[in-house]
Amino acid sequence: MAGDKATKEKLLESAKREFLEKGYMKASLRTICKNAGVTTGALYFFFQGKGDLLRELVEEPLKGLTALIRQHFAEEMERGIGVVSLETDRQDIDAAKEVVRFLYRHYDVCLLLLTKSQGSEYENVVSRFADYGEEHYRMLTAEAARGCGVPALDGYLVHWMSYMQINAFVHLLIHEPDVEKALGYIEQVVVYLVSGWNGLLQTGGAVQDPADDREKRRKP
Amino acid sequence: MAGDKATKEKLLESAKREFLEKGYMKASLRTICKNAGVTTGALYFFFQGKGDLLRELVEEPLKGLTALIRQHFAEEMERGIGVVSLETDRQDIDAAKEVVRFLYRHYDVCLLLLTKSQGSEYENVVSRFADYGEEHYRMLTAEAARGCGVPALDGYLVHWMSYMQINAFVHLLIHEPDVEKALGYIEQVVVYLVSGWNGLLQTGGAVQDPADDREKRRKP
Amino acid sequence: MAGDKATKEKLLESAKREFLEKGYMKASLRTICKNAGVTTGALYFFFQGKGDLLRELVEEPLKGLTALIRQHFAEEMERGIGVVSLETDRQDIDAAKEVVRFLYRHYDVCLLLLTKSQGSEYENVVSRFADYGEEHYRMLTAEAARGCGVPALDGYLVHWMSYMQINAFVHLLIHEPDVEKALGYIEQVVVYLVSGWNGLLQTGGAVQDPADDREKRRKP
Amino acid sequence: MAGDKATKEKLLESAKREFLEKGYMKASLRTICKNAGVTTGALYFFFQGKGDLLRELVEEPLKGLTALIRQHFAEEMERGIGVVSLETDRQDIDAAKEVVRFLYRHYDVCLLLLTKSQGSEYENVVSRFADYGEEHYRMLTAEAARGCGVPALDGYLVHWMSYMQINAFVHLLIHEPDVEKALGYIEQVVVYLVSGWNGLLQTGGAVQDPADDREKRRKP
DNA sequence: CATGAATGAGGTTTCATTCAT
DNA sequence: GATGAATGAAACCTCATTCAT
Repeated sequence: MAGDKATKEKLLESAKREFLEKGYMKASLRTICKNAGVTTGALYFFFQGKGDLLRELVEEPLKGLTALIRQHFAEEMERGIGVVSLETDRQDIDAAKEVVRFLYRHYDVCLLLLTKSQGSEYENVVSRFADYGEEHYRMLTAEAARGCGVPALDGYLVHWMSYMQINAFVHLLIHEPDVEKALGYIEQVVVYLVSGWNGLLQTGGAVQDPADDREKRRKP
Repeated sequence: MAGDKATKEKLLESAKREFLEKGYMKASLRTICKNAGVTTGALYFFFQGKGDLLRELVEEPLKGLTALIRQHFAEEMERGIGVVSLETDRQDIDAAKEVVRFLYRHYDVCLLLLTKSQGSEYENVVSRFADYGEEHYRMLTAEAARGCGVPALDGYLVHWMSYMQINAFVHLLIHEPDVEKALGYIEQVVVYLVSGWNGLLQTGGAVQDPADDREKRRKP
Repeated sequence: MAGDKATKEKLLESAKREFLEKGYMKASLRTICKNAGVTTGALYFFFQGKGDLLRELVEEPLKGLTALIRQHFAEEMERGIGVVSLETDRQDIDAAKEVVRFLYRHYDVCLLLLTKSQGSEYENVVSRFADYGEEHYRMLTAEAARGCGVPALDGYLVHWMSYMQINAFVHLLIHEPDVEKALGYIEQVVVYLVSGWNGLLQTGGAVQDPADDREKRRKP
Repeated sequence: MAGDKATKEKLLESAKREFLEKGYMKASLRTICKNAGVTTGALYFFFQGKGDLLRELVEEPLKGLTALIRQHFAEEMERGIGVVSLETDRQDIDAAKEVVRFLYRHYDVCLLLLTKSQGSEYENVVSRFADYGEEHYRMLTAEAARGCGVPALDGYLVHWMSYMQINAFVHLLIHEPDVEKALGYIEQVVVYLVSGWNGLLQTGGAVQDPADDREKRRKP
């Protein structure tokens, strides 16, 4: 009657707005229904409850994103480590851009998932992503350590770097609404992250001793 | 009688526990009062409400932390940029360590402030810190750009880097309860961040063109 | 297609299960429909509502049971009172057994009707049955009083005894799922009830005075 | 403010009325509060919820009643079985009367507990009482069987008799609001129950064979 | 200082029922 | 015959807050 073919869609839309605006916890089902022009009962016809509402909004993009992320980590493993050319830099950047494009294709939902899901079953999504990275990077550093004689990085640092990477995407999503700009920034972010990683590996994670590095550098 | 002069202190203690356990939003004043062995009325004698309770818990350390952070940013400004020696690296690390020590000296409260304050007036504290950094670094890069001919970094990147730095502390606080270990890690974190920064500045934030950088590098 | 002519039957079956499991009040039409593999609308095509659903399930057996009970009470009236032989005992027992057989022939529905109908129009069925008994027994005791000089029993006691009789069947149905065993028990139950009745009549409902009853008896 | 010293009492009173009128399940907390002239929050200040409200109403009388019942069963055990005189009859009757007095001293609450508690944690109270009886009577019949050569009664019958006894009280409470009358009736009820019990024991629970019992008896 | 009572608005959820298709 | 969407009222409950004492 009211709005033709929509209701469920209207509810999802309204929920998305409310979740984004107030965050999962403070979001009110009453308000969601009111803004959708529908009664509470209707919501419960289509969804099991608040959690389910978020789930339907987020589950599919989440699956896509997870797959994308794991796949790229896996590819990195295959490319292996060791001597790295500009070629590989490009590959890293392209991988990152693919993730960015995915995030912006599902802009609202990803923002919601990554920044407004506190209190829901998804509140640890970012950490979970970081954990995926940790798995891979742990293997990578171990191998690097064996192959090149550099000491393996501490587990904490590996976890932190993974977390930084994921957070880079989250930060982008929050602060830069424009995809094209985001794609531009991500290139430099990757440069930063790669430089940081290399910096760490060169020193074996230890602060450099004067003899190693006498040349001048700029600093932050 | 049993606690004598305690009441307010007991409330603060109980509130800290509850906030840390459930987060600001899900924390219940009832529970806080019950665990403090006191009634709701008492709470409202000492505090204006939920927000005020958090405020009294957090305000002082927050001021200290803010001062510390701004001061260090300011010092960096004074040291200026340009040619950087190992000496300056050490200064950066020491500054970071001072922050770490402060954070762990007020472990609970800082954890609360930085990770459990969603829904309160402090929910954007981390962003605010990042903004302080942004201010400073923006000036820094501008100067660097003028002095050295490198193009100035985009504002977004500057903000992101500030954010990464703050987040490094937050991550540490969450995942490493032991100060000594934390102090060890922060050194390497600084190395990483400095390397990243340098990497970015060298390329002017643009992805390197093949001729510039032919030598082999390790990569993540 | 899968069930063809079934739908209504499936609904009745599903409703029976749900009512038995949760009781009339707590039973959910949603659940009933879901378990019947049918939508709410379908239910309302065949039935007027929750009450009607129970009615269709229960009405016919209820009529049968009512008829059976009234008939037996009537027969007792015809047999009259007064001197009673073993023969009459047998008749009582056979009557009771017939009721038991009926109850177990419609086991589920009778259980439902007699023990799970709270909140429906049938919640007083047991009382109503007891009332039938009361009618008859009132006449019976009145006659006995006139004929034998014993004082008539108080109306309350008559009602209570009727109620006990009905309840004996209900108790059986609840606690003994096997007809054969039930038929065995009912014999003894009748013995008990007849003994009780005789005991009451002998004393005129008054507690016996010592002279009347000096012999030793076992007691509960 | 509204009504001086009462609120909790008013809530309990209002709840009692509502529970008695509609039964536990259909009773509405809203209505209870409205009739008490109080808001929902007030109810939850004094009680944990619907269940707790009933509990506070019922728990104490329940304890008293349980104690009374168990004590009387225990006394019966001590008096033992075997030859029983009128004396013991009187004891039985007095015990029953004590129970009746207790029930009527807490008339409303007992009625509520015994007949309107479906859906609450007390819905099986009557069965639980019957179980107490069963325990005792099982021992009693076993002893009687050993001592007097009569076959022990089937467990089912014992349970049923216990249940009948309890139900006798419940029936009284429902149908006879006047204590004095109730006390009068209970005497006859005991006579009935004792007669029934004796009748059963004499025949060993089997239907009598003609030779055993030729004398005339009245019958129901 | 502190209590304990009370408010009132809001939360999520469930239900029997209706009706256009 | 049957579907699936939608209603609307009511359910229980929790919360931060207030205030007379």
